[in-house]
Amino acid sequence: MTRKTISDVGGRRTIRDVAARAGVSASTVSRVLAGDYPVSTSTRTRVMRAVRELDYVADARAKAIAGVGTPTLAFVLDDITGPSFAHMAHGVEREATRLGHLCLVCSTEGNSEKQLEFIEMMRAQRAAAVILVGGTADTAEYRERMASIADSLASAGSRLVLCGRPPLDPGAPVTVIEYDNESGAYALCAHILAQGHRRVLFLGGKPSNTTAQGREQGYLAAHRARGLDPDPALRLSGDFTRDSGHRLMRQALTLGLEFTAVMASTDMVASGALTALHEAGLNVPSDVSLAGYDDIPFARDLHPPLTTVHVPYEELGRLAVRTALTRAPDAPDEHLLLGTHVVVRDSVAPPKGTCK
Amino acid sequence: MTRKTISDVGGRRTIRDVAARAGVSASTVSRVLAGDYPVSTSTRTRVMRAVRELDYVADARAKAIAGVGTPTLAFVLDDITGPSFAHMAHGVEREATRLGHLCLVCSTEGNSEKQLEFIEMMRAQRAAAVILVGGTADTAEYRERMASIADSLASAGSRLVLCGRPPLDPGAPVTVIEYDNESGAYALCAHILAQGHRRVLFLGGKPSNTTAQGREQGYLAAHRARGLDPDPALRLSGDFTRDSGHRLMRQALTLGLEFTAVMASTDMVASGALTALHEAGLNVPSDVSLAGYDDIPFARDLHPPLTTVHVPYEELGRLAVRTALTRAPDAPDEHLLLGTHVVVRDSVAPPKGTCK
DNA sequence: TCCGGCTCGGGAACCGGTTGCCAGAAGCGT
DNA sequence: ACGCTTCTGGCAACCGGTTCCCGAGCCGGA
Repeated sequence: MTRKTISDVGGRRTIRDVAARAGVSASTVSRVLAGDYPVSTSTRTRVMRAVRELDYVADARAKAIAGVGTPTLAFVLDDITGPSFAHMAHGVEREATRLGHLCLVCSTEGNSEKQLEFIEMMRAQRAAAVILVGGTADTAEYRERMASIADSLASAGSRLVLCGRPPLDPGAPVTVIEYDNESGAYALCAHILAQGHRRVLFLGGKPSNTTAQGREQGYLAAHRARGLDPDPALRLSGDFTRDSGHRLMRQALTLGLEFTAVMASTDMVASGALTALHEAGLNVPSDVSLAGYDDIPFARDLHPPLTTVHVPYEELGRLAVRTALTRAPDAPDEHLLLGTHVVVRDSVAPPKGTCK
Repeated sequence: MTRKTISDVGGRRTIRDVAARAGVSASTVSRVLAGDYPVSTSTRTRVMRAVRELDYVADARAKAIAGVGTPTLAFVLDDITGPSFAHMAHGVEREATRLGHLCLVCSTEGNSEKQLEFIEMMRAQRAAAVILVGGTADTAEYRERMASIADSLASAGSRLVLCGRPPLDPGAPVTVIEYDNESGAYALCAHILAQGHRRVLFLGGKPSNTTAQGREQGYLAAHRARGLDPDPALRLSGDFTRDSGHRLMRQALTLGLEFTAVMASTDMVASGALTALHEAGLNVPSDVSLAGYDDIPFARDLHPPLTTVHVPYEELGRLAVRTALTRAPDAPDEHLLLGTHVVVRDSVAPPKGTCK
């Protein structure tokens, strides 16, 4: 008897079905469900019973178009698989649901055409905010298209949020929440140099990627601040994956590059590099020092525990959402730059001699 | 002149605004945009120009309720931050967009009440499928509620998918895609025992979690298959995080537990355990062998590279989506059990002596 | 007894789209 | 010049809700 009868099953229920069953009008059902508006107890009871019997749930899309209902927020990133992205995603999702929003997620797989498509879809979904996550190629065309997208979104009452990505030209209605890649890399590299290293291999990301660029700039600036002129041959580029770090490191070793320390643009990259180093019989940090960037949870389980830069990714995501959703309509555009800090573990030590 | 004029900006545009500007009716605009239906070139041009000038995008929700437009798929998990979840999420997202679906994601933070709420919301969203990811506490009440949810979803034309979680009682309209935790753990533990280990410490997850249970069963079964009766004191439980592994391992060491190998229920757990082992001055694998489960990318960068069980997480997610979305309305319920395999690296070796 | 106010519920317009049906205009053949 | 088909586009109904507005019934007070 607990099982529904056949006649109850199948087909979506509309509010009119419920109304018919309860012997009232659709408006009454709507009002009972909404809870505002006075409705007599007997009517309410009948309606609720019909709702239960028909297992009715109001169509969220219909409510949305009528102006009620849960707002949505969209989240566009390259690849949820990267630990730092995952943490941002987590922050975004938490804060979004805390503020009563639903969360749409789209992976672009690094394809910027796809990114634009997604943004357009999100605009069609009337998302309260569209959050773009992670570094990007910062071309003139990119800025222009983004600015135009920001305008479109703004005029539809939505908001473009750039998270971990540099601001557009001033005037574009955009919320920007970044962390300071250059400062972090600067501090980390300064730490390495302070240990006495003079030839530091830099394992970069895609040269066009703003995050990779920022970190490389920090690396360069730290050198210059000490009056050093880093050897361009020591700057390799790949991407932010573990495999890239592994490959680049092997390549550097095969090439016979001379260096006493390695600064990876990402903990993932550092992780791959570490293995390549081990495979070559090199010890870290006694033979070569190694540093990463991001401070993912795993960093402290590497051997040796990785010296890296802590980035508050989850906080970043949270903040992006909060800032975008709680802002006054005509408030000035925000641009928050979150600080990072070096976390010193055991993978960087003074140089023993020259590598290889 | 490239900038929009003030009068163009502000407020959402409706199809009627476009129609008015193009001097046609709304239906014509709709038809031009849809692309089917014959429309004269001049009309089409005027409409398209109005669309461009007003920067119009049709409201996806309105389309949805009219029966056209992008379907949605929902994805409910505990925490996107775990690497295995992230990979499933990736697979789900990829396949969903490949099949032209949008992807809603919700984190439950392990709260099963929240999970039910989310499912209800997704039903309201008329999601084409609701995918529940990851292990769960498998109580009678859980089964009952899930079965009822599955019925609700099914009768609304949607579908409940259980991904990496055991099936419900037969008859419930559910798609289940799991991997075989018990077999994987069995094979891994058999490998460890074959090396000669007799006292294997098991670092488990939440005792109520089905994934944790499956892996523990495999551990036990492998012992029994060799006629061994594993010491219950060697089975510790925590959760699937790195910190849990670290804590449990320290605890085992402080307690003076005797074991020559450690089998962690997760690579994350193994990772934390490894560090605890290192901190205690123990070498892996010469002093203690260690194995994980999941084969996350990092596993091979640990020192030593971790012997573990490979689980095709991304494939799992992909398959879940494909199976749910492409199934015939009255096809039998699917239950796919994906295989896993042990990947042997360097963290398991024959025992040297007794630990501690 | 009559009137005013309050409680309750229904009809209809609206949200922003799609689409079946139909009518006017053009193009064509005879 | 007339009738027929074909092309084109508008009207209106519909998707599934919400909510404004109004009227019916009931109550109490003068």
